[in-house]
Amino acid sequence: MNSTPMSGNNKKSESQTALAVESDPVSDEKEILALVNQCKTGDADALERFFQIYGQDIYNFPIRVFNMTEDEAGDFFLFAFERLRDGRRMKTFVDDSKFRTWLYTVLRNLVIDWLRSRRELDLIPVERIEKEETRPGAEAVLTAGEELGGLLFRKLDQVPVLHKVIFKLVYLYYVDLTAAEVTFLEKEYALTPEEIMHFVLSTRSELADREEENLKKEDSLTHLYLSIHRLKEKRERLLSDGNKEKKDADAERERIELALDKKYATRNKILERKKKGLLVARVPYRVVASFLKIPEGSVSVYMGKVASFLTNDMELKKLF
DNA sequence: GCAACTCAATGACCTCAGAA
DNA sequence: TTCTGAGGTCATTGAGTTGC
Repeated sequence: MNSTPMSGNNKKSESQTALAVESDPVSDEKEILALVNQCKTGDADALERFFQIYGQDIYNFPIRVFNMTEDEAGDFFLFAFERLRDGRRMKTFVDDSKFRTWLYTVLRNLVIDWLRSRRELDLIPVERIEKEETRPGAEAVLTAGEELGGLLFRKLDQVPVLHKVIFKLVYLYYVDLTAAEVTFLEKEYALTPEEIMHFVLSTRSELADREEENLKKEDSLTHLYLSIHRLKEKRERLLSDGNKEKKDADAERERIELALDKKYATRNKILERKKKGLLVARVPYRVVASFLKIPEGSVSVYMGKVASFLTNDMELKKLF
């Protein structure tokens, strides 16, 4: 598999910046930085202090943002503790954003890792595995991802070479063709190595924009989770605030409920697209068909055959 | 309007029994 | 043993349909 040209996960996104919320329990930002730097070295006292300060946040995060139960949050806390306790992960924190911004990004990834480890979430598509490498907190995903990726490629070797090549052409943005597959294209489709190389490079370049859009969508998902979280907090504060005029409070609550509905609707729309695999930069069948000078229907049928082979495979089924 | 899927028609290939 | 043809299976195609 090739490294994806996009490195959106390395960039500090707007949504990550937006993750920062109100005030830190440790008011002095310099004090936090000093503590984090100590944690990076594995200092036991510093790590203990870190968990004293942020333990409650780590526990509350999945409850507030992912609507988990207290029991689940307790299990998640242990999972997160295991992964944060040696301080190594903090080395990924760069001092150009608020620490809490970074922490919430890591926690979000850890929640996903944890859910995945419980098989409550779909495993990441194989094409995402490479990208996860650059995201803070992806180590746990990689273990499962590498296993799935390796197995998937071994299974692909069991399908006819034509089907495998078509499959790879459709997912060209994320995978490379082997020398044998290029030779196959040269022989069977009368293509020159130059033509194949040009197709691969130009197609990837065109797909880069789409992939960036996809990454933005994923970023906005994180943003939405946090916006929902803030609105819920605001609503709670409103409920506990008895000083306000009842009329004002009702209007404010109504406004928050409306905003929440809108956020949920947008979030669900993105999740739905993600579930359908629409947030993946695929090469249109039409483009693959035109490149090989075969009908579009054939590409669809080949892809269907590979998909049915893979979904019926017992070993792959076990991983899902 | 585009992308992907479905389905019926057709073609290509494989197997096997029977004849020479 | 080799050739031939019938029958079955799988692959391919293009038109039409569906969903976004």
